[in-house]
Amino acid sequence: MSEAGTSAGRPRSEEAHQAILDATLELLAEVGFSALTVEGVAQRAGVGKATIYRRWAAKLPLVIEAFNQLPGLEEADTGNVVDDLKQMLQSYLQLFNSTPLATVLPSLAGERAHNTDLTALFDPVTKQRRQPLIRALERGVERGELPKDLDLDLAADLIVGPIAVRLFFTGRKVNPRIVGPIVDLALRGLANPRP
Amino acid sequence: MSEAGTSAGRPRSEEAHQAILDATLELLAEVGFSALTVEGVAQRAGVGKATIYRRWAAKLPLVIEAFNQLPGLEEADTGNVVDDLKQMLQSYLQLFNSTPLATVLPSLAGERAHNTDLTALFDPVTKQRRQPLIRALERGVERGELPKDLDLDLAADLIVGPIAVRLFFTGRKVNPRIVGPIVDLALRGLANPRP
DNA sequence: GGGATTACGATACTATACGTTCCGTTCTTA
DNA sequence: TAAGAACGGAACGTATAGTATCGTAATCCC
Repeated sequence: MSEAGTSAGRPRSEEAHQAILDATLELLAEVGFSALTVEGVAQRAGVGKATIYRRWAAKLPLVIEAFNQLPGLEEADTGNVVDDLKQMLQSYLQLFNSTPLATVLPSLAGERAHNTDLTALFDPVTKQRRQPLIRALERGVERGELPKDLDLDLAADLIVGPIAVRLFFTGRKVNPRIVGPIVDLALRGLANPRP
Repeated sequence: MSEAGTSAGRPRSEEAHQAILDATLELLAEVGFSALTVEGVAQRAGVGKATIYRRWAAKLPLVIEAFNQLPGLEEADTGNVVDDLKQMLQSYLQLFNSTPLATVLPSLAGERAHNTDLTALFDPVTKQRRQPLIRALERGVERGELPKDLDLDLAADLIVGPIAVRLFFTGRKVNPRIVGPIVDLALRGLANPRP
């Protein structure tokens, strides 16, 4: 295991490294996690299989690193909960429509159900991705836009859920147009402590 | 292709047929769609591979028939939208907690993203499963509990989404306790035309 | 009841595809 | 220029899907 700096000899190609990660993401989107093969990645990346095994011991750590290359949710802080949420969910959907995320995520989520190794990877990642949303809701509570006893996780699920369901069950692209109504509907329920 | 009735000779064993379907569901829950092998099903069911291939040409139609054996959502009609929805979602969760559905569904949904054959199967099934929910909402509209211009699909997603997200990403059994708050929150938003 | 017919479980077989390792070559450093 | 490490490609062993075949068991029809 020679890290850079110690060594004489030919250094590892950063170009190959990136090509492998890119190919992994592409194939992950095309065929899914379980049908992803190291051989396929090598061919797509134009490298030998040994070049992959020299860097990653197995498929899972490779997929982990590739998945973490996908951009995260950009936090919005406009001073208004509704605008924050709408803006963040718009970015969210643009992300899904412009990256392999829309196909990669369902595949990983589906695999998560029976692959405990993948579960260990995946759960922290999904929790991480919710954080900007949670923080926006917290700011709303602080500003008095939302009740103090709001269940933040439930609120986040109420907002993310409808979009996730459409992504998972009804094809690929989700129209960003639906973000407005979803946030309005959800917030109308969340903001009023009792009817 | 001899259907029953035409033939002399030993009839196909209905016991083996059912054992194959049961084994398919079990393995589907344990290892997922893509890792499901006909050989594995044969071993689990205690039948020869030929017995399976004699009935199903490939893995997909077998999975289809097995999946369709899982029970559907029981419709509730109490005369009140909120109660209808709460009752139906309770059944929904009990179904998930007592059948392999909680692991089978994410696996199929994940596979759906890159398997067009499975997509063709899966989309009508999911649409079908929403129908009782949609009808309950329609009754609510008719009774004046919900606005006439309600987007039924959006409303259904708003209610199912939060539960689905928890099932897909947290894996553990979902506490039926959350149904009440979810329906209350969602309906509070849906029922009031404008804040 | 007996013969014909079909399904049964089990096993052998072929082709394919995968993970992993090995090899001759290329690149970089000292 | 020599040494060392990574490179792409190819070779090797393993596993699995799918098919064919075996002897046996069950059912129908005469």
